[in-house]
Amino acid sequence: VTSSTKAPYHHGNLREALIEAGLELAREGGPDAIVVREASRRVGVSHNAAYRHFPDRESLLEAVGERARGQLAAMMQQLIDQTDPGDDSLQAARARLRATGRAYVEFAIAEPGLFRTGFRTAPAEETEHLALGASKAPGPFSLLGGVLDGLDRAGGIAPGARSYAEFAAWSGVHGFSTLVLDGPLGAMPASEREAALERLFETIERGLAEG
Amino acid sequence: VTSSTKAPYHHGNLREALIEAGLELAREGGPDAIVVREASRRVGVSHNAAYRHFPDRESLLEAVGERARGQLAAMMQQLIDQTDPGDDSLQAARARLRATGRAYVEFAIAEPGLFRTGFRTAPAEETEHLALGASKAPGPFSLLGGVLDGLDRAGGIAPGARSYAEFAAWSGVHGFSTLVLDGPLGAMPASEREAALERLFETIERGLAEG
DNA sequence: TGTACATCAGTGAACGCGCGTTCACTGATGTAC
DNA sequence: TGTACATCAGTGAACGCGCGTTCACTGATGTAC
Repeated sequence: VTSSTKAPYHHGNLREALIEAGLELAREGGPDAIVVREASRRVGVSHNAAYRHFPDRESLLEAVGERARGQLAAMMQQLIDQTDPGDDSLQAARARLRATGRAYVEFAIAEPGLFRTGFRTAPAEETEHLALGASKAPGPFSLLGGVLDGLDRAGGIAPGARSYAEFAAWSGVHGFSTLVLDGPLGAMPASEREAALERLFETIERGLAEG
Repeated sequence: VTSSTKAPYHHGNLREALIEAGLELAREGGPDAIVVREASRRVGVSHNAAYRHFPDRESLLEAVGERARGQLAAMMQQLIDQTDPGDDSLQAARARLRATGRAYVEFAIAEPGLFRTGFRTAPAEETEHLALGASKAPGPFSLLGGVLDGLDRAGGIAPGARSYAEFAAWSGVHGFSTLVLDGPLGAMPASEREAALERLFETIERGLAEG
């Protein structure tokens, strides 16, 4: 089957294509926009072919959500990698924490639909839900944990304050992100928003350091 | 018209009753559950009578959202009032900040549907959107601002660090709340969650204080 | 190398759902005289 | 105090929508012999 022939009866990789279409839909309109019929339409397949690959809509949604979390993790990893990974100074460790947070916020702003979709699925699951990204690569939560471990080794965390530090840091950037998407930070000019984010980073950094 | 007679043709205060029903629906299923037909059904009125009072569904949703924000603000005010309002020590100011944050998180956990509804409406409006509660009483954002002003006066905020402090603090509690509702904090045992929240408060307090 | 046949991956039509919204209408109310 | 009439607040039926899901079916594929 070459690409010049007409569409063959069998798609070849319909499951993957549906997830891809689902990602596109999520990007455009968030989790609610992930709709079996429209995804099938975009792939060019009848609207019930999807049921050969997903038992129901929810399963498709979950598959898309996992990819979305993977993309968020990838963005975090990318910004982390832009810092010098060999440098284990306190300054470098803090830069990595900021990079982690900035990637998180930037992803939420750049891809609100995907961001929401990543959080929409499996509400009461274990932490793994967000610990893992696509294909079992480390997810957003794991990445943050690693960065905080590094900060701890570099002396950036007060004695005994390492526990639950991820939730304090995560709450900050997650809240900031959603306040941009749904709240008053969305109407704020970019420069002010940047100042507010800077202030948030300072607060977290100092808050973790002081005992 | 006494209460023993059958329902009169005119409802009397249908607008208010629809908002009330909408609040109930939101409580049960979040903003998406606010549905004109079901609200009318609950009030005992034909499903299009609502259009005498709201131009469309979105308007009803906004009215309900405003009430939800008002309830959140009321809960915050209530916990703030439980601290000694005359005491202007640093310790008291910090207690008030914690009360504010705790009320926010508790409301989100106790009434997730209302909490979401309060944030669903009017995404790109001015800050007023959340600055105001129902009937123009001070909203969640205003309350937080007042508490932070008090903290500043009591010396709990580092010089020059007052600006954007509300966004740092708010991001923390808002993120914590939504991570409980949609994320990994939801699956955490209450005692651990409490420890995580405590850790968050410490982080914010110290982060604001240190210059 | 050929062929019967199980199995897999699609198709097209249809069902049922609840919704938002509009239409033409009717019962109740209040006000001018 | 009575009455005509405008106005307001409801009613009941209907339209159109897009969806998730199921049904009986068909075309393509691979494997045992």
